[in-house]
Amino acid sequence: MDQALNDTGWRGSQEGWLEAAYHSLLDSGVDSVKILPLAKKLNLSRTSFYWFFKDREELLAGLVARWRDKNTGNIVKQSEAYAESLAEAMLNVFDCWLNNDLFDARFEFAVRSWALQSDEILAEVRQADQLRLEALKRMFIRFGLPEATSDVRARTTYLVQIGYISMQAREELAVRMKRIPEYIAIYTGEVPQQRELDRFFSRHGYRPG
Amino acid sequence: MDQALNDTGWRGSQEGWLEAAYHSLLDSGVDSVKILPLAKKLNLSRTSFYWFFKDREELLAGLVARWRDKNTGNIVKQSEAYAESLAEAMLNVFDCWLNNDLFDARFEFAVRSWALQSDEILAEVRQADQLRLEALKRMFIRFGLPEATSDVRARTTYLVQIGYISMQAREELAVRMKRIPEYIAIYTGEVPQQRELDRFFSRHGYRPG
DNA sequence: GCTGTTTTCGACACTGATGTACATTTTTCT
DNA sequence: AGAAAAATGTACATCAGTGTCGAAAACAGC
Repeated sequence: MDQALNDTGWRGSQEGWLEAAYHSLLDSGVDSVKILPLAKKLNLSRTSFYWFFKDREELLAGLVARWRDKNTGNIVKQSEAYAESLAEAMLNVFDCWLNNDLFDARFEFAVRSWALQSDEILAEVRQADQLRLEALKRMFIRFGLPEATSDVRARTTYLVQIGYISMQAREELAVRMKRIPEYIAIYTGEVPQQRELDRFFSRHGYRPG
Repeated sequence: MDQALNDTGWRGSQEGWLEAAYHSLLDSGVDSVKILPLAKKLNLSRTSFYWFFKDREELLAGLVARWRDKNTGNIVKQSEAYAESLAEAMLNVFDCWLNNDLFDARFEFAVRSWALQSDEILAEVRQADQLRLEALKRMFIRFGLPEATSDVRARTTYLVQIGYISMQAREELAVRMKRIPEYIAIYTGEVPQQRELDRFFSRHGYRPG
């Protein structure tokens, strides 16, 4: 995992340090994102870090930017995607929970934990929550649900997922897939069509059986 | 906030240090639970800490024990409480989410974040989750719901709450109370009786209007 | 192959944390 | 009051991290 992150002949790069910081954040939290340990992992001198970043602060800011760019936006996008029924629309949102390219759950949790010790990060997280919840609420309203109901259902949908992330459960795809129809039924009040489910399963490479 | 935590004439005590550690954990995470800062807050010499605890490890172990004793158990208890309907049973569980004596949400979040950097804590958290989920599932089954449905509904109920905690939202009691009937409807599939709601509101000191 | 720019590294100074040894003070017990 | 216990404080050794400086190495273009 050493090089391969830089096109120049150099060993280090801004991206390299950021990538290492990202992994450290994900498996041990912000406080583990320290320059000395990262240097060891990268087999670089600690001080060469300061060529790419002003200081540790700047590295952390880079991580937040990365999170904002990746996670915030796809939920909104998926909740606005075309769908013929509310159940299908919900399945579009569920794509996020199953596709790491759309939503990085571990990153999400790490950032939320970080918010515990930084008001700046807390503000970021709150803003993200608000945007996402509003998008989901609009989805329910689009399918004719009353405002109060839409609000609570948007919350349920979103909070279950945040809760799931927070549980840090690592479950088999099959186990999770089996629960999908039940979830859809609870959140939307309608049972998904078999063909809608099949489409969903297939795009996540799952074959029920 | 100095003394008042010890009946002896001593200034420090095991409880005092633990209490300070608890507050530090809650507002800034485990990594902020350090002996020197705690000593400053308590206006004590750093080293006198070592009279009460072997080392930092032991202090942290004390925190985990406190969490386990407080949070795990009340959910189980509330989910087993007497109720005439599923909706009423769910309201009993909701007591936890509104009464800090039954469930300490901030403590919960702090411990979950801690789990990110410690496998030991992660194991504790997972065990707690399992116990709580099983208890909730039994509640649904007790009221005649099928197994698969009970499982998913237990998860929904629990995960929404964990998600809510993880959002670190600070909302007015009134705002939260207004959503209660909707939540009950989603989770249980039945609308709560007015008298059930009134009983619930009143025991949480809320007067709708 | 020389030159200048980009990148890396070793040495230094500093800070905040941990834990130990030992002396000292305060309380309790008899 | 005197001895033992409980609690505190001062001084020391150590470690892991941060950030700066200046020397050296690696590379690019001519």
